Amino acid sequence: MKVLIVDDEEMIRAVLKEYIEFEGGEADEAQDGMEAVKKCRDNRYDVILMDVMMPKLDGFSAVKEIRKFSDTPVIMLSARGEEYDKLFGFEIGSDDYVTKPFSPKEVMARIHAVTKRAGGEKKERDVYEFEGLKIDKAGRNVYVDGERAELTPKEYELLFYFAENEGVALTRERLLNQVWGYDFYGDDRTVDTHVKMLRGNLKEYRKFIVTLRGLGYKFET
Amino acid sequence: MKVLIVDDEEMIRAVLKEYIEFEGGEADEAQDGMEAVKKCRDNRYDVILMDVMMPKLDGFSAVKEIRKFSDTPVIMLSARGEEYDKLFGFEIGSDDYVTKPFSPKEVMARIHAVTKRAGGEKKERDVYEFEGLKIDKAGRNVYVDGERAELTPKEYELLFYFAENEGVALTRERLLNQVWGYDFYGDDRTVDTHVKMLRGNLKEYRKFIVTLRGLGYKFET
DNA sequence: AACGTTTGTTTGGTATTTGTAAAAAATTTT
DNA sequence: AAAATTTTTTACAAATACCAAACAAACGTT
Repeated sequence: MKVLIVDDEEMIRAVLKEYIEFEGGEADEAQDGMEAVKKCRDNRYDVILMDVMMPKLDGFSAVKEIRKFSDTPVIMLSARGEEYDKLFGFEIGSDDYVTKPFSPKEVMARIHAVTKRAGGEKKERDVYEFEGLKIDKAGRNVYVDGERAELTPKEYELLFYFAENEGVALTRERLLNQVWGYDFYGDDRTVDTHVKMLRGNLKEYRKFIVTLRGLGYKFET
Repeated sequence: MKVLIVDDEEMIRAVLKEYIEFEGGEADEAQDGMEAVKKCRDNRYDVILMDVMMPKLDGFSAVKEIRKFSDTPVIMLSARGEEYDKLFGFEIGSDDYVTKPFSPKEVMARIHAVTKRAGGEKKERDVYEFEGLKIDKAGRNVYVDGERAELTPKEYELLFYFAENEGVALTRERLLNQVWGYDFYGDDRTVDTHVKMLRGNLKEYRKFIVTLRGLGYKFET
């Protein structure tokens, strides 16, 4: 389960992250609405925890923005008082809300409720399977026709990101940002080198990684 | 099992409560000594977790008061330093103590120790067996081909956490958070050292602890 | 077909990561 | 208080991964 925590207070983020990871989930953080929207464009989350009061872009506006392209469940974190009223009066497109101060346990309960409600039929999607290519994210395993593929860290992460964004055209820039990290200031072509190695390791399933000339790559089955 | 948590910091109460309830226990909270004494008059607890420094009525005084009418086991939560000495020198009527900052795991271990000593509660023991490696979590025993392995506390906890998360890729960060506790601010590589020692003690079963380059470790059979 | 542009591939130096041992620090036991 | 144990940090070697540069091949446009 992947959760995006959006709050400007580091302490709150840290505590929530701790709880989520304790239950085996994965937590990503954003300091403000702007960052949240950006992260939502580039990643798939199961649920978003969104603070209301934040610099740059407040929680309400961020949700509105995210709703333009995603229906990921959102739980608002709001202080009691002024924002509290808005939560009732506004059509903000959030799925639930928790008022501060909250207990982490309460938040976890809401997360479970929302993800169950939204996911409905789906079970934990931890393993991707594309024909004879099996990608086990939690266990960090990749199998090609039942045989374990030995990938380097970058190759793993690259493949995971591809799998998570099946069918989406990805520019080299975006891949560098998401897989290498925002602080990578190297050559674009580094992606090509890793794609080459990855293709080699995927054997026949190299076909899934399609080159988009002038753009980048796409993982397609 | 019913536990009363007495501490003025909500964060601490929340974390402990979460852990207790995770293990199927029941947790009640009090913000200060006064409230704790009152709750003890009205309820029966299996164990009390009592902070030392609190407004209204400090931990020592509260225990003294409670001892007038109850012999419920008490575990003191104290900051390192001044109170630490008192814990040794004073006859305070507490059964155990933990110094802050503590790992929730540590506190849970104390709770189990104290309740076992006091009441002889039902014991649920979970035993993992991987080939010739037997891990008795409740009994804190590890057997390598029938022979008991002498592990240090950290090695035990690390192995338990590995066993509980069989097949899951664990980052050093996550291991530090979950095994060492949320307040460990040391070096990542500390994990490596303990893994090395643990591997040595597991003899042939060192093979279960797989290194995931660029990530961390994984326990896999 | 020729040209410029983009991508595939190979390579080697550089940087990063891990295993290990030993020292240092902290903690517990005696 | 000393000794023993445990934990953490440090240092270094070895293994491994990364990245950029260079060249080849493919592509698309004219």
